[in-house]
Amino acid sequence: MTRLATFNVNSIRRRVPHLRRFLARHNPDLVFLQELKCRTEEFPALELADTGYELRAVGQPGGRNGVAVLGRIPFEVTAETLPGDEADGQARFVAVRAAGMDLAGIYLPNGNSGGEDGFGYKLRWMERLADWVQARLDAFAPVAVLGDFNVCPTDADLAPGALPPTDALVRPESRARFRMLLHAGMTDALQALHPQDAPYTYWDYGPAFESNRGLRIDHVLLSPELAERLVACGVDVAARAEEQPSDHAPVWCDVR
DNA sequence: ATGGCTAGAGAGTCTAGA
Repeated sequence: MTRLATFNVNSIRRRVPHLRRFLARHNPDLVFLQELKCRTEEFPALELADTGYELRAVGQPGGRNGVAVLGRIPFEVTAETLPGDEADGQARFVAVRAAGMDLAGIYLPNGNSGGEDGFGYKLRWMERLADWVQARLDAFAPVAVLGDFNVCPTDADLAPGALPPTDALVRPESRARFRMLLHAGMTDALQALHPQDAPYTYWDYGPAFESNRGLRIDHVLLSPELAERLVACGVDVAARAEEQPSDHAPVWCDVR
């Protein structure tokens, strides 16, 4: 059994205790982090050294974006950029090979800033992600994509009225590109195991959590072989109820 | 439909998040 997880920490330097508690509660074999909001060399590796996890951080100057992977099983980093993103300097992608799987941790562009250019960047990023996935599906590789997709796949994936229909997280163009991944053969693990009761993974700061006005935007997508091996998937909603939490909750899944 | 939070940068309020 392998447990995979994803957690948008909204600043790793503010969330070390939360991450440590998540690791202790759920003991994932591999966890991808998003929104480090620090440079690579600022990642608080020493504060996590005693957890026994190996880590690779991909940070970015300016306190934006940033992704990382932590593993208590061996992993090999195969990419730190999504093909096509090499020049833009945004730390949004890390890929590893572990336990015979090709795994990507992603922080997909939000798409609400920068006008139509910003939204176009999001859509093109999603198309490049689909290319990355398709290449591995064509090779029949077991592949999983975990992370903050910044997309509510359907209207069931957000509290009614939580976002206007013009928001980049719910716009039809964003949803169409998410469906491209599903049509290629990927399975939304949480939706597959919890078709009627998939929890949200994000709640805005303020009163949103107590009233459960949330969004489901953090996802685990599995290739067909991995989907057949999927046995459990969940959201660690308790993490969102802690003191000074991230606005996201971790998502985890188990594959045989 | 946000910014009523939160975080970062950096020194006054911006930008960005979703």
